[in-house]
Amino acid sequence: MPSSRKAARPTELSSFIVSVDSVIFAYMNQAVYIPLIMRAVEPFQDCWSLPGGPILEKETPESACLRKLEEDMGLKVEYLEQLYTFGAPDRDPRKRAFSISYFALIAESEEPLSWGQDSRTAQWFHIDQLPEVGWAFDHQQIVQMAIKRLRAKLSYEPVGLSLLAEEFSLSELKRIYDVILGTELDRRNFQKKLKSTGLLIPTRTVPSPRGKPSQLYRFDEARYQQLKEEGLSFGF
Amino acid sequence: MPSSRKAARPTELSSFIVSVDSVIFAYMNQAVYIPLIMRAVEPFQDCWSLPGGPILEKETPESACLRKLEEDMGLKVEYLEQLYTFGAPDRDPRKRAFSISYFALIAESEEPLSWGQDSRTAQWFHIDQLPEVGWAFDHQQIVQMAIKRLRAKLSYEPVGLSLLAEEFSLSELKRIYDVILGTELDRRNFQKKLKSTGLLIPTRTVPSPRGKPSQLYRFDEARYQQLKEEGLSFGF
DNA sequence: CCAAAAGTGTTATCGCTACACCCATGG
DNA sequence: CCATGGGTGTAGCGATAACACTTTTGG
Repeated sequence: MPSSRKAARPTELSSFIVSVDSVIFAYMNQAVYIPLIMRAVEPFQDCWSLPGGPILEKETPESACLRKLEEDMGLKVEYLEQLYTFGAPDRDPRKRAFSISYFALIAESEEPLSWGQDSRTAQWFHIDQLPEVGWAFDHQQIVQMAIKRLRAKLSYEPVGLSLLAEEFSLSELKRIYDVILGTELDRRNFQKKLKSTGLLIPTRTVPSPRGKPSQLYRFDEARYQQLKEEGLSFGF
Repeated sequence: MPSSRKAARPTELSSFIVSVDSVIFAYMNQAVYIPLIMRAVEPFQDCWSLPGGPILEKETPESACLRKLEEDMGLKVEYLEQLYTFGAPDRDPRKRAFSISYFALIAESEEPLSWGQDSRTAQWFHIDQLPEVGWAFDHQQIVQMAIKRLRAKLSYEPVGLSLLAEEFSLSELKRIYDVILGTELDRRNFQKKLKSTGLLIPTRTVPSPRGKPSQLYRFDEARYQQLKEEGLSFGF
């Protein structure tokens, strides 16, 4: 057995800061927005940053994420998944720091999204009109990755639904797709395809602004999970 | 401007251990294997664990990963991507520790894969015959996630190629798919589909064990990257 | 009664699947 | 000469894309 090359200092390991940062997508006024916060302190004072913060001693990264969003912004998250972990040695000028970044979707709701903060320090940005300069840390990169993930995910998982209220019309859903993918999908083919999945449950009809009333649907989440287990795929 | 709720202790943040762990896939003897290491010390002494270790002060997670694989196992990695970051509060009984896990593929080669270690402490496992008990930390979960990722990725990205040598025959490539997906793809359709991508460059022919000689190909990596930028998709 | 939005139907085309067949080589 | 592995061609089917048409409401 070879002599151990590094039996020395078995417990003396470097410790680093670990935080979570979230890219939160919300659908408002027929467009998709994400919130950014202007930092009040150095480093990167007056630069745009993602909502987030350090992980506490006894919580998982997910719960840290949910806690932060609840505490700071009063947001109820509809969908959350880990995006990527950033850990370049120089990403934080003070000390080595890792950021576990998250991808979050919140459902459309009646009341406008509040902040609990000064509007000068926090702002919703249209995803096609993000700041080009003045970002804190590597947060611009994180946001770009999240947008890419959103676009990719839309094609094979029903994440668009998480951006809408529980009841939604197929026109609204199509609008989500068009806005995010930059496409102009065919209205009829879209309806047929979605209906053929058998995962939409009709609920009620509501009058539309002008014209024929809309059929609203609810997503059959339970059945979707069940079919997913069986390895079936969908063309969402 | 509201009074700051937590201006106190701005620098006093919890620090944690951050490591990398790699799930390495290799194709040998018509099957896919991953290496596991039996831990020699507590905690989880004599349990199977993934190759990995702490990140050093001045390196990125990627380079930590590559360094570890080079140092400990002398492996040259063909493909590397971040898999997931695990950080449950109790995953390491000693101290809060995060693991940034990586998904790695190494190319088939002539010489058998060496270890530089005792064979009792390290072993290649067939991915369908992994240990069911005796895992260290949450490494079983990490491996399961990696296998799932490998299966998924095979369908939409040419990762299978990274498991083969630079020159390969389409039969070999099909075998990779069959072994990983558990399928028995149609030989002829497979060939047509792959050729239709226009990303395979014929190089030379070699005699096959019995029968007609095989055509070998090289993957046009440059062109693939180029087409990917343009947003084209492939049915790999 | 007309414009606008919602819903349904029909046809052409593309890609995938499931086949049958031919070629080259070693024993 | 025949078994084995490698390479190519073709018909059927299903999903998608590109279309036109009807229905229901508000002004």
